[in-house]
Amino acid sequence: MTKTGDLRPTDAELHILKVLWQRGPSTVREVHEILNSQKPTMYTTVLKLLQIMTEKGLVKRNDEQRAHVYVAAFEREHTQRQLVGDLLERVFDGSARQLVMQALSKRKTSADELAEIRQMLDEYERGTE
Amino acid sequence: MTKTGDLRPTDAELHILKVLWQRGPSTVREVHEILNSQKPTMYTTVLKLLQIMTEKGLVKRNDEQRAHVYVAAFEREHTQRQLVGDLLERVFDGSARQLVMQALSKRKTSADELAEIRQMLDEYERGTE
DNA sequence: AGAAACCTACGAAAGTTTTCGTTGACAATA
DNA sequence: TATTGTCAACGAAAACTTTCGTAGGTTTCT
Repeated sequence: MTKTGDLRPTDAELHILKVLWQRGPSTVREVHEILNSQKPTMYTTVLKLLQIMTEKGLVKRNDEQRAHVYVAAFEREHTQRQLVGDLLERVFDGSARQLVMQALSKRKTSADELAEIRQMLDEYERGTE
Repeated sequence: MTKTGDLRPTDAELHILKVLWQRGPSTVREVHEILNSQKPTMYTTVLKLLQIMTEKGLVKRNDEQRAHVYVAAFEREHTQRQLVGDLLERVFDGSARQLVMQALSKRKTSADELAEIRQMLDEYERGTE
């Protein structure tokens, strides 16, 4: 029942996850306050989404207190990996080279960021051989 | 009316685009044959999708012949850039570094591919300064 | 106790995406 | 001409996502 890995959060779900990753464990009210400040949203909309996400296994709920406390079920990096991996297969047929190329050409990437990426490649290569 | 750029193809639409990119101009029948061999799909499903995609401007239609001929409106690279750019903002808050990192950590990327990526970075840097 | 504030649960509406069945037109063939 | 095959068009159903209103229960404050 609880498939652990292959969950693709939808857009609205992703917004909620971002809040949870940033704030840590949060009540509906807390999530709603942030979301609502970004874009007018009803309290019950956030609640409903969190309930659905609980069913899907995207978040965990602690209902010991009256105001239930929600936590993201997977860490940010895991979900990012999930989503970029999905895009890699779906859109780039597994070619990481093409994905990186298009990611960089999309917008001006700063020299600093490029340097960081290089360094990352170094570390990655060192880690795999 | 015809917004040219910011179209996000859905999953099913992407499958069709892939066929068109690979085959070039194709009739519904031709697209359907390939799609159906990958995953059982009704002919009219493909037709309907292509009609919707025509409205959205994702494909162009030539109806001079009885069997209309469809072509992708944007080239593969354009759409790839579009989609990866979207993911970059939505999921990585614009951090190309993080995106690249997660893309590589997702799966074993071969030494060859890493070398290609390095070379690409070189070219990219040379191009921007 | 009564009123107000807060919380969950539930279901339905609205929006979007995907699939499918049917119809009518045209073409090829017997 | 009648039959069969191919095609586009259309609409509706099915599935999924997102939003919202309402109901019912608990806590807080006066």
